[in-house]
This record gives sequence, structure tokens and C-alpha cells, in this order.
Amino acid sequence: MKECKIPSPTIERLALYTRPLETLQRDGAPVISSGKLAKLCGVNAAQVRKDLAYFGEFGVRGVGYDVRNLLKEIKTILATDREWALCIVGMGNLGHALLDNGNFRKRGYRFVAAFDNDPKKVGEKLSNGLTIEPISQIRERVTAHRIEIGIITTPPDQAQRISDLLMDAGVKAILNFAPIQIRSPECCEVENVDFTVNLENLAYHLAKVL
Amino acid sequence: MKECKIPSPTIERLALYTRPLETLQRDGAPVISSGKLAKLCGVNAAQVRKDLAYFGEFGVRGVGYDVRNLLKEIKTILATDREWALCIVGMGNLGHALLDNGNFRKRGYRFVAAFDNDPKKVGEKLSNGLTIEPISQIRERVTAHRIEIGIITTPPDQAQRISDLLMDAGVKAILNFAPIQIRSPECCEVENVDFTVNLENLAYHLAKVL
DNA sequence: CTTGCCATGTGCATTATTTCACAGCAAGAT
DNA sequence: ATCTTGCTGTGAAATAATGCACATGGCAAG
Repeated sequence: MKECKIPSPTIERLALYTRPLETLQRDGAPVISSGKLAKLCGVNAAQVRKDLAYFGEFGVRGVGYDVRNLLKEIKTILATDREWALCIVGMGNLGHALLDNGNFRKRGYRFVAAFDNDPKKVGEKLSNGLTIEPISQIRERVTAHRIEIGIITTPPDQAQRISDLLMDAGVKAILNFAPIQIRSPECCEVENVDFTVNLENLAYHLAKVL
Repeated sequence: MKECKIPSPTIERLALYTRPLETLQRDGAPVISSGKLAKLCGVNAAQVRKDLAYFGEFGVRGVGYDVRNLLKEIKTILATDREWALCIVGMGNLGHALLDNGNFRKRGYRFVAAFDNDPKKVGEKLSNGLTIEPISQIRERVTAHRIEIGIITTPPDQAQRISDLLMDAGVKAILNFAPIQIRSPECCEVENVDFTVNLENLAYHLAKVL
């Protein structure tokens, strides 16, 4: 790909756009305008057009965007038109919740391995057919299944070690739910998710108006 | 508060800074420099100083920031030096995981009610002593407990309705985990969390380098 | 008291992102 | 065939956020 200068907010919004688009497609709406889509997503209409324009001309002037086609194009851009093999480390409540979450499968993300430190958990059968394996199996499994993305739901003090293990085993991206900043070599993408940050954002704004 | 022109990324980073600060405090480190803190959080040192400077002068030139004091100041800014009453709607896997998550309590967020649509779930005892109540109880409970923040972990098609219910009952902020953009009056703060957006971000970057 | 050191606080340049505003094009109406 | 309407694609302006670079001031040692 030639241009690496696509704003990262744009990528996030593209993912956002797919949500209402899926609904529209299901409801049989043939086309949608940037204005309508913008409203559904809570953003500016010009923003929608510009985001899409980075990748091509998908619309028809005076008409709008073909829902079905636009959805397909965005999926191609985001590379969600294929399957991704995931593994998850740390089978606490959150780990279980993510494994069972239908949204992942629906978007082509497939869990192919689950790991935990705790000997009491190892061997436990999961609802999707997987069995919890020990951390020591990470390297083998990642290689065998060509796992590309790892999800970390361990306690924070283990997260960095697990992350290193995963990346060393060949995982190329990590979605980290532990409240700690993961360090990684440049060759690896890391996304940190921390709900309490969002809560604190809310708290800050609430306290301001009181 | 007079100034509303504090960049919202700043607020997010302040929350981020508290993570390593808590560790430092626990380990007994007396002071930390903006440079060190920046490294721990993966941001620029000037950024740290500027973020803090919006709210006052917390550091000592030539020395750094007193860990204990800085943590206290940030908590005051973010209004996490008090307790916040939360309720959660939608007791699926994710709902349970959040309720059991220790990070919330540790930061002063206290769940005081849990709701679900499903008659089979209503009445179920939860690990923290709460009992799942029906949606119809929302209004009463929110009022009685002065609940200020609501968390939504329902399927997406119910999220807007529940959100309206909550806000109508007096909730002032919502943390929404359903993959849909919640519409709200201006008086209400809404934060949307959608893990699959993060995954798609990773997928995009991965696909690019291949 | 003076000197050297070091990290903060901040004005300013730079870079990134959003929004505006309008030309260009398609489709339906007259 | 021409006009009108409406929505895209996009250059240019506006706004926001980041990072640099340095003056400032506290502390400790001599």
C-alpha cells in the first residue's frame, strides 16, 4: 500500500460506519447519503466523505452510496473480509465473556486457543469447544495455528510477560485489556483497552457540571 | 468551572498516568520526573507536563513530581476522590465480568443495582450481594440510590431504549458497550466502548504490512 | 554565598484533523 | 433539451493537538 498517511481516527470511524450499514443492509435500504450515515454515527457529513475518499470513489453524485457495496468496500479496507485467528490469555470473567461474545465471530475473528496460568483452570472445557491450555503451550499453539492476534485478559502484573511470550511466538498484534501500557517492538501493533479510563472521563465531565 | 477548553485527550491521559503512579506509590518511590512517567505511559515528556499544567503547578523544578501528591491531585481533577454509584443493565457474560472486575471498586465506582430483561435471570443472586432486578425497577432504583452513571451491556437493539429509560430516570452519564451509537440529549454524557473497533484497527494495520 | 545541575513550566513552531464551501455530476421534472 | 435538485469529492481555511527548546527556579555541594 502506498500511502501510510491515513489518519488513524479515520480507520476507527470506518469501523464505526459498518455498524449502521449492516443494519441498513439487513433492512434492505439500497442507498444512503453521507449526511444520513453521519447522523447515525454522530459525526460530520464531510468527515464521512473524506474518510471514504482516502480509499476511492464509492459514491454516486446526487444519489449517495450503495449500501451493499459500501459495506463490502469498507470490509475490504479493514481486512475483515477474511478470517483472523485469535488466541486469548487469562481466562477470568472477562476472558470468558469475550470468548462467548458473538460480535467477534460475526466479524470474522475466530478464537483458536485459550490459555491460563492457573492449574485449576487448565483442562477446563469451554462453550465453544476449546480447552484451556497452560501458558507453556503458547509457543506451540501460536505456530501451529498461525495465530496472528493475541488478546490479553490477565492481571496487569503478568500482562507484559505474556505479551512478550506471544510476540516471541510470532503473534503480530495484541489487544490488551490489562490496565498497563504494553511495550512492544515496532513490528507489533498493540491496542490497549481500559474501561476505567472511559469511566473517569465520564466522572470528570459529570463533576464539572455539578 | 470556567474553562471548558481542556483537550479531551488530556483527560484520557490523566487517567492513564494514574496507573503507573499507583504502582510507584505502592513501591514507595517518592518522586518521579515527567520524562520517566512519560516513558511508562508511552507518551512525550512535554505532553505530561503540559497536561498537568492545565490544572496547576504540581511539580518542583529540578526535582520532579511528588508521587503521592500528584496522584492525589489527579484524582481530584478526575473526581475519582469520591464514590460514584453505578448500575448495570444486561447481565450477560460481559455484565457479570464487569461487576466482578476489581478495578471498578478500586477506583471508587460502586455497583448498587443490576438489571436484566430476562425473567429467568431476575432474582439471581450476584457475587457482590446484589440481586438482578427487572427493567421495570430502573426508575425506582435510580432515584432511590441516586445513581449517576449507567452501564449498558445489552444486545444492540435494546441499547437505545434502555439508555432512554436510564436518562429519563435521572442517570447523567452512560457507558455503553453495545455496538451502536447512543443518541442522547446534551445534558447527558455518553461513552461508547466497542472492542471490535480496536480489533479492526489491528487487522487493518496487520493487513497493510503483509 | 555562589555555582552547577536538573527538571519544570511555557511560548512558539509544527503537524494533524476537522469543517467549510463549492464545483461537478446524475437523475428526474418541466 | 433544459432546468432543478441533491449529493459527492475535494481544495482550502480553521481548529486542535503535539513536540521543541529554552528561560526559570529549586536544591545541594563547596
